Amino acid sequence: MSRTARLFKLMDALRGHRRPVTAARLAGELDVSVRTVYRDIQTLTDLGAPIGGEAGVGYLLRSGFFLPPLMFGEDELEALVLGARWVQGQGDPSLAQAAVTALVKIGTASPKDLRDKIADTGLWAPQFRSASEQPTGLRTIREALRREHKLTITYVDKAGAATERVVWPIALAFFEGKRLLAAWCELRNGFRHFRSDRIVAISSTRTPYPTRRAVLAKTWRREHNLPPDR
Amino acid sequence: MSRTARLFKLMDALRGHRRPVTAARLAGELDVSVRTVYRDIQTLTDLGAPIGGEAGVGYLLRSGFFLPPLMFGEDELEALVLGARWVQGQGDPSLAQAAVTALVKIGTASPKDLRDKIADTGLWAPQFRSASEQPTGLRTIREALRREHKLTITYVDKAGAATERVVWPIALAFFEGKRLLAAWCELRNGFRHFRSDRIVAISSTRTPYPTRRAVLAKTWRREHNLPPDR
DNA sequence: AGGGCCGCGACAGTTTCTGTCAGGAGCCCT
DNA sequence: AGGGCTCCTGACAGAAACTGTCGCGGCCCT
Repeated sequence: MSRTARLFKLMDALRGHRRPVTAARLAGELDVSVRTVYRDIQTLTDLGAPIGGEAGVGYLLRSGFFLPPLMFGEDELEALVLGARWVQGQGDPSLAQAAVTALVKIGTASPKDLRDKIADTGLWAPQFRSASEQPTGLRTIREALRREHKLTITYVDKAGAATERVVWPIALAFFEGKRLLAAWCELRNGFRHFRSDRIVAISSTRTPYPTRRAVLAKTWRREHNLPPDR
Repeated sequence: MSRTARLFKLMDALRGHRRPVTAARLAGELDVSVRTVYRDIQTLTDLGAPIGGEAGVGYLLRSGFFLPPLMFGEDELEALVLGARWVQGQGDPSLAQAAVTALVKIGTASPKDLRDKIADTGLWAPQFRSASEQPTGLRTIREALRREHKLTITYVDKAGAATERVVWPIALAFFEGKRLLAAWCELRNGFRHFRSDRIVAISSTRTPYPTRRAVLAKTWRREHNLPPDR
């Protein structure tokens, strides 16, 4: 049996059991060594499968690996399609691609095949791609936001003076064509906003900042008299 | 990228196209050689995937899902959330509401850690609600688009002259703050574009127009040298 | 008839996979 | 506290697979 087929079988085996299964048992079912089972489980978790393993107990597949059937109304579908199309024009290639695949998944996860409906929605959000933009940094920012990592940026202010700073990203706002990064600035020791087109260099330090982003965002919002949430 | 991950990606790629896709194109998307695509397709069909291939045409994933799509990735979630938030600021109350409920549905279908991520995405699309806008007509337009119904509008052109027309809506484009309705105009007997802020009155006739919107859109696109389709 | 494309076989270089052995650490029960 | 069970990881060598590059045949559409 090929490795690929075995991985599918392994998922089925995990899905079949309601109580934790030991690797040894799975090894028996799949007719491979225990070590291989560990490696296969590793492969599946890398793929995103929420497999929980507890020492002394066994493995358990939690829900959430596959997309369950989703049922959207027409309005909701239109909202998602329009939103995704707008995202596609926002200049972050990986985010744009993600918008496409997300729509595809939504289309096929429904009981009825909604792909035609999605393609036929008459709603569009055309982009004015300013060619000068170099949106490569966007991905770095998004990832740093997710992971709560610090960023090193070289920033040119209104006057044209360049500074290098380490900042803690809090939020990224998409205005018309422009983007604004809200962050805690280590250089100024305070909250600052950075226009993305003035960030001339960016790299992630890959080190987390000491405060949770949610907490940071809260004080940031209070300082700027922004609505508490959403 | 591992072979297994590529197989999932290949399934997504196949799902993403409604017309047959050539192996060469898939090879480009997956960044592997064409031969490998053939082999991967072979693997998937062996696993039971309903993939149809015709020489001279391309591959097509027949309906009947043999594998549900994988759960949304972080990128996809961010794209959906950001898109939905932008939609919320576009001034169509029912569409905005739909964006919210769609996100909620996605959230309840996701495992808990993803649900947290939805609320905590640091991406925002603030709206500049121009107070003068009266977006009530949006809903009428969207519904007419869906049902392929005719619309009766009173339109004030640049010069200030008002005309009442019956139009066949084709597409609705969301620009920055403004919206543009593309439609077949019975008054002018040709394709016309209407700025939504110049539409002073609107109502649906609730009668369908005689041509399918897809066909209408096709000629409209050709007349305006727009890209043929996604 | 010709171009575009699926399908497959062969081959060599590379990568990955697999079982075995060894050891560390966490969970559960007594 | 201790013992048993189990998850996890590393190393290693042989085996298996995967991959890209050729070439060829046949089908479909224009």
